[in-house]
This record gives sequence, C-alpha cells and structure tokens, in this order.
Amino acid sequence: MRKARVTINGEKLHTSSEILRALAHPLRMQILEFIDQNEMINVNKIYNTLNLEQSITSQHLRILRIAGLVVTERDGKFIHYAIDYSKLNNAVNAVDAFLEEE
Amino acid sequence: MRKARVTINGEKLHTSSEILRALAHPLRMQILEFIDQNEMINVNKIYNTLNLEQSITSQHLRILRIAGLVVTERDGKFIHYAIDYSKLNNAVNAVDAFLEEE
DNA sequence: CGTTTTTTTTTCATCTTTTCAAAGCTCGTA
DNA sequence: TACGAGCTTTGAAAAGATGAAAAAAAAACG
Repeated sequence: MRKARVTINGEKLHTSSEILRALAHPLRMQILEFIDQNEMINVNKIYNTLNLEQSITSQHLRILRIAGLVVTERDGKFIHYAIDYSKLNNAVNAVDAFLEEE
Repeated sequence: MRKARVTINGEKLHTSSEILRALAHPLRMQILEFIDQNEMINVNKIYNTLNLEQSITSQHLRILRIAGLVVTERDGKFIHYAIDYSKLNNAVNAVDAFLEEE
C-alpha cells in the first residue's frame, strides 16, 4: 500500500521538532499569519492590530526569530519582520516526509 | 509578490496548534515515522526497535492518540497502531496555509 | 544632552510537559 | 481462576514554557 522513502535522522528530527514547537502556539501562528499577510511589518503594527500586549508580542517574536521562522530588518526606529518561507517550508516538508507515497 | 488567501480563525488556530504540539517532539516524530514505515505495529515492537522505555513509549503514544494522529486496534493481547493520515494531512495543510501563493 | 518612541531583555510567579517508577488493566491460556 | 505478556495509567520530581511587569537598549529628534 504505502512505503515511506524518507528516513529522518536524529539531527533533522530535532531541528524539525524545534521549528514545529515554535509553530505550535495559537498566538505565534496568528502573528506569523499576520506577518505573512503584510509582507514587511513592524512590531507596533503587529500588537496594535492583533490587540496583544507589546511585551508578549516581542517575546513570541523572539521565539519565532530563534526558530528562524522570521527575519528582521531595521529601518530607523522600526524593526520590520518578514517570514522566512524556506524555513517554514522545511517544517512542512518534515511533516510531509511521513506522507510520502511510493 | 505574495498574497495570503487563507485566514485562519481562532478555533482552527487552536486545533492546528494542538496537533502541531503533538508533533513537535523528537521522540513522537520518531515513533510516528516508525509506525508509518510499518503500517500496523504493536507497542512492543515500537519500543524494542527504537530502544525506548515501555512506559515512555506508551505515554507518547497516548499524546499522539489524543491528538488523533494515530489510531489503534486491538488484536488479542496486542494493540496495533496506525497513522491517521487525514489528520496528519490537516496538520500539514494548516502549516501550508501560510505558504499559499496567489 | 535629555526625551520620546520603538523594541528587546530580564525577572519572577505560574502552569505545562517530560521522565521515571510503580501499580493497574486486559486478554489468552494453562 | 490464576498467571504471564502486553499495554496504560498514576503520581511525583525535574525541566521547560507562558504571561505580565518593569528595566534596558537603540534610534530619532528637539
């Protein structure tokens, strides 16, 4: 019926699950989605639009940054956030590895 | 450049992140992968092959079960585990929602 | 320089997850 | 029925995540 072709090694398993863990929080998914919809956006707009505490927003952004799911670019006072789609793709692919069909 | 088409509502956000949370653990990904590679497999084989404690294996299986990522079927003494691919697909799709291109 | 705006970092209390060991089920069979 | 094999659940300790508030950093601007 099915045959898996992809075997995930220990290291990949670890990094994949780290990225997934960063994703696995409603607020972070919401923030990610908002960044996704707005291309390049600064922190102020994120927490004002989503009605979140400023400091909580910053902390969740930090987790997303560490996981590599978002990248930042400073523009004067502002820090613009954007999604690193290649990283996000990696997470999807890691999960997809379970679904590979023969 | 990009335009997101999918807006995830609060409820979906929550259930998606719950499934992702279940996925986001190296051991659970390893166990899932092993089940994937073996179609229908009992607990004994899982923890013996992966060199895990029996009770830890059982607990992670429980988390996967609650998340709906695996289903069980008893066959006498044995309990066979199999992956619920539709659920796993949902998880992938949830992540994919961020990646939708115009 | 001192102040304001924007964002990050730190700190701390609380809650959740993970692990481990032991006890408890469930089924087949002697 | 009682035993063993297979699996789950429980309870306690350690580790990790979360949220909220306050302090700190970085840049712009008078």
